[in-house]
Amino acid sequence: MDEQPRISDAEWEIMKVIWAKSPATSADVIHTLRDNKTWKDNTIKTLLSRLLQKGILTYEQVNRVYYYSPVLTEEECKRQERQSFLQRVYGGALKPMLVHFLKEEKLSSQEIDELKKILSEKEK
Amino acid sequence: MDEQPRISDAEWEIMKVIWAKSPATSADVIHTLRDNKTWKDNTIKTLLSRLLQKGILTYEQVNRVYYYSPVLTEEECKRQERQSFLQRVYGGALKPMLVHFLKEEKLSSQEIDELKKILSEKEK
DNA sequence: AAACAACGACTACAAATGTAATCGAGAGAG
DNA sequence: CTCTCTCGATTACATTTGTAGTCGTTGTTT
Repeated sequence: MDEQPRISDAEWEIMKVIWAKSPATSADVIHTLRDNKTWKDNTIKTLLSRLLQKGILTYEQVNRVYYYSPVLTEEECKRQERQSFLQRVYGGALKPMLVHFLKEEKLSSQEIDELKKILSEKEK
Repeated sequence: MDEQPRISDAEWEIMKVIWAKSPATSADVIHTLRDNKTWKDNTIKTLLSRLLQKGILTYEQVNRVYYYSPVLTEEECKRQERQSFLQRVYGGALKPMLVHFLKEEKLSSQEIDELKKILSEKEK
């Protein structure tokens, strides 16, 4: 369980596509992002290479083309990102962070009920 | 309300001290951090300068010495950081992020009750 | 007065990041 | 068989970040 290098902002965009569609080719990623991003194709290819180098992606080659897959699950990477955010901004203090989020953001009644249910589960 | 430049990881450490003790001198920050950090004094001074350049800190000079103060409150900066984290990792989806945090982290019964209370407040 | 200590300014430099262009090798078109 | 297209590899380059050293000035100590 050695340290994964950090996934940068731009790299997260790529990873989201890969998690959704893996195994995916660079062309897949490029097409998927074409609408939301102004990146040049080469930029996306560079990001894919870096993710390979960092060991965050693997690939399987079929006739000249790489099919990229994530090494870790989206959940695992999100977990690491949550930890790092919690530590950096709140010094690891979970409750104050949650209070801020809960107080400041909008939630539907249904969402609120779901969250309350999760809290009740934990309490047991 | 123009964009503040991002506050880097190392800079957050400095900012936490400033928010706690502002106005603070570089010596104040250095002394405060001496126990937790292995940074050389000059490293801290560099970070303070960068925070000034970025407009995240201001200063008032009294006899050769700068007294640094934050431009924005800790709450405001944390808010921005929460938004950026939520956007980057969860594409802005609040509830899934909360569910992850709630399910995965430890909370005391008392904290759980407090959170439930906040949720009930919101529901009204 | 001379030496020194401390401050902010300036300089240094490697690694990471954002953003992309170019290059060599095959795959397909004609 | 030659031309073009595409793919990953390599190269490019400015900015940000982590981490610190040096320099000129001024306040302090001997």
